[in-house]
Parts: sequence; structure tokens; C-alpha cells
Amino acid sequence: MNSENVPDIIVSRLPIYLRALQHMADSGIMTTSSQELGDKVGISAAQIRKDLSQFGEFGKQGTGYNIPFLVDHLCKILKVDRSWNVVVVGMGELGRAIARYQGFANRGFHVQMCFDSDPSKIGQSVGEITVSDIKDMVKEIKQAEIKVAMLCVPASSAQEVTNQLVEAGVQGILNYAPVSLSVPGNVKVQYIDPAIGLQRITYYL
Amino acid sequence: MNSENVPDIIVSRLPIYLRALQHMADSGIMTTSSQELGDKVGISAAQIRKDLSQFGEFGKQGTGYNIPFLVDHLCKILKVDRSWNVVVVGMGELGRAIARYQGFANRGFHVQMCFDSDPSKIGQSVGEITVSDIKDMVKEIKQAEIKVAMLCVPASSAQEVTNQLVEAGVQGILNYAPVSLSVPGNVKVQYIDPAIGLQRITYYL
DNA sequence: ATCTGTTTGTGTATAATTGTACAAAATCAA
DNA sequence: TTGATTTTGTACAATTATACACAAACAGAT
Repeated sequence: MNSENVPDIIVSRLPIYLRALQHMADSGIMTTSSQELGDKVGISAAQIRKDLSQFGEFGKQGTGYNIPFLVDHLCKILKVDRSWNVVVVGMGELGRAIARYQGFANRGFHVQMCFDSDPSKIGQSVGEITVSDIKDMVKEIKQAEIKVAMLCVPASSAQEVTNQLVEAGVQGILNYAPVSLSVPGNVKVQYIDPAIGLQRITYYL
Repeated sequence: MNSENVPDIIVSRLPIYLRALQHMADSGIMTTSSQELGDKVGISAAQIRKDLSQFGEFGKQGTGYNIPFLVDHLCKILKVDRSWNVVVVGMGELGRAIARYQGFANRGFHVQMCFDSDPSKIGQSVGEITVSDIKDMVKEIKQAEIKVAMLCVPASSAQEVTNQLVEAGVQGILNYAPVSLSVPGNVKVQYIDPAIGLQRITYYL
């Protein structure tokens, strides 16, 4: 598995392949081809073959790919062959929905802690978790050695909270706050801003 | 404004510029440079200049860009110089949070209708809106001439609902369901799957 | 055993994207 | 007015990503 220095754009497609393959596996399909998978995800067959070939030879000529085998390898490559504990910061409407979202468990993630600064929210229950005071966040994240956070605070405090997360040792942030974050090079940020998604759509209308 | 056939990748960056510029405008800053904006959003100055030059000459040598002027033009380019009515389909935890999200109003979007198929949810209030029966969806969307939808239904029904949205004349879909959608060429889909965001992070850990 | 059809992995060609560098335009200070 | 400084817009170069095409491998039928 020669996975050194694979371009971001290839890595960003792997979870899409994985998701489609897991759907197929759930329907009991055992085998697929780059053509079939490509049709499902809207990516050319050649692209998929070349992407996968970055990490090894997973297919067989004439037959295609064994789905459970490929799912297994993609999980390893994406490091979701284990469960990651994550924290959610910011218990507004969106943060609470994210914290209770059922779609994480079977895809490698487990919401372990939630934080907010609002005294009226601290101590409340969100799903099975009790909301903690953000004052204790750095300490608790360090102690639990959590590496991934979802950021659902308002834009105005997002950078400040990000700095604390980095201080606590967090290396990946899924950012729902509508603002670009500044982080050290060893920290990875993914952005989810619904309004930006919509604006990317309206351009074409 | 020679905006014919601008690459997707450039269009996808414009909302990021717009968001940062609006933040600056809110803090009362009137002028910026490609360098300063680039530092804020983590994109090179040359890239920003080249992106903007696709649509006209908005800057002035020696001075940079007038922020309100540029915000105005970007809003026009992205067609958010008006307000778009949107629908939310699927009133689960996530759908309800999205429907009530306060961050749309000042960025060009207004949630107008919500739909679900669950009888226990139909008729309920979500924010200021009453949840409608998905059976009436095609008719109501057609009537109101709504072009943009946010899809928050389970993966298992996402394609079926998508087909109905397309039939109703929807041309843009922000898809929160964890599945790739198949749509005609004139319909634009943007994907928001939190688990995929996280998997793009864990690869690097 | 041979033939037919399928599908991978990859070398090569093409296309798209980003980076570099600089002339031209503008500001500002003296 | 002049000269120093800033910053844009863009030509050109370098890099990166995608598409094409095909030999090699395999399965299945006869």
C-alpha cells in the first residue's frame, strides 16, 4: 500500500466510493466493476481505477472488484476500520442535531462529549450525553485524547474556540461555523456551510 | 461581465470570498487587497485575482478592492442579490434544524415550505412553517415556482424524492442524505454528508 | 483446449489548474 | 512634480488532473 503523498482530490473521493460500496454490500451485492460504481457515483470508470490503483491492486481482470474486500481496504486507508471519538462544540439547534445524528455510528464515529459556554445549556442532556462547560474543554479533550471535533459555534467565536481545540491536541475539525479558520499545518479542516452550498447552486440557475 | 463557461472550481470559491468580504464589511472595513483576502480564506492572492478577473475588473492598482462594491458584484454573479425561496424535505432531527437555521436569511435564502411523509409530523409547526404532506409536494412546488430544495430524508428514499423534486421543476438540490443522486444535466446537486467530511479528515491522522 | 467477452491497471496524451513575474495604474509623501 | 511604494490584471510557465487506449488477466461457454 504505497499511500505516500496521494493528492487531496483523490482522498476526497474515497469516502464517496466507500459509501456507495457499503450501500451495495447492504443490498447483498458481492461484486462490482469500475463502470458500475462510476455510474452510481457520477465519476468515470477510468478515474476510479486510477484512484484505487494509488493504494494497491484491489480488482481482478474480467471480474471487477470484490465489494467486502474493497470496503475493508478503503476503511483501512481512511482509518475508519476503528471508531473515532469526537466532540461537538456549540449546542445550538444545529449542534444538538449533529450530536444526536444517527448516521455516525456505523461509519466510524462516536460523539463522546459536548460543550457549550451558555450556563443554561451546561448540564442539559443531548441524547445520552451531558453538556459540559467549555471552560473545561481543553483539559477534558486532552485527557480523553480526542483528535476530531465538530464546530457548531457562531462565526464570532469560531476562531477562538478553534485555537482552544488545537491547544487541546485536536487534529481535525469539521467546521459548521460560516467562517474560514486559521489553523497550524498539522490540523485538517473540512467546511460545511449550507449557505455556501446553496450559493454554489444559484450561480447556475 | 464575461461569465460564460467559468470553471466549476472557480465558481465554488466565490461564495468563500463573499463570506469573508461580508464579515469585513460588517466590521466596517471598506477596502482590501487580494493578499489580505487570501490570507483570510487560505487561498493565494494570485488565485483570487485570476478568479475575479473572470467576471470583470473590480480592483484598482495600488488600492485593492472596494469591499461593498465587490460584495455587490459577487452577489449579482452568484444571483443572491435577491431572495430565493427554498423547501426542506424530510423533517427528522436534521431537517428541522436546517429549516430553522438562522443563517440563511441574510445570505439570500428563505425557507418557504417543509414536507414529510410521516403522518405524525404533518401539520406540526417547525419555526413559522407548518409541515405539509409530501403527497402534495410536486403540486405545491410547481405552483410556488420554487427552484431550490434541501433534501434531509433517509438515504433509502432520497432518489425517489429527488425524482419528484425534479418533476416539480427544482433545479438545485442541497443533499444531506448520505447517498449519491442521479439527476438530469440541468439540475445541480451539492452534497453535505458529515460522515464523509470526517472521513476526509481521518485519512490524514 | 480454444475462443469470446469482460475488466483491470497503467502508459501516454490532453486538458485544466495553479504559480510566477511583471508592466501598467494608482497612491502618497516630500 | 517627482520618486518610492503598492497592487492589479494578465501573459507565460509549470504543475496537476483527467481522458484515452490497450495489453494482460480472467471467466465462461463450447
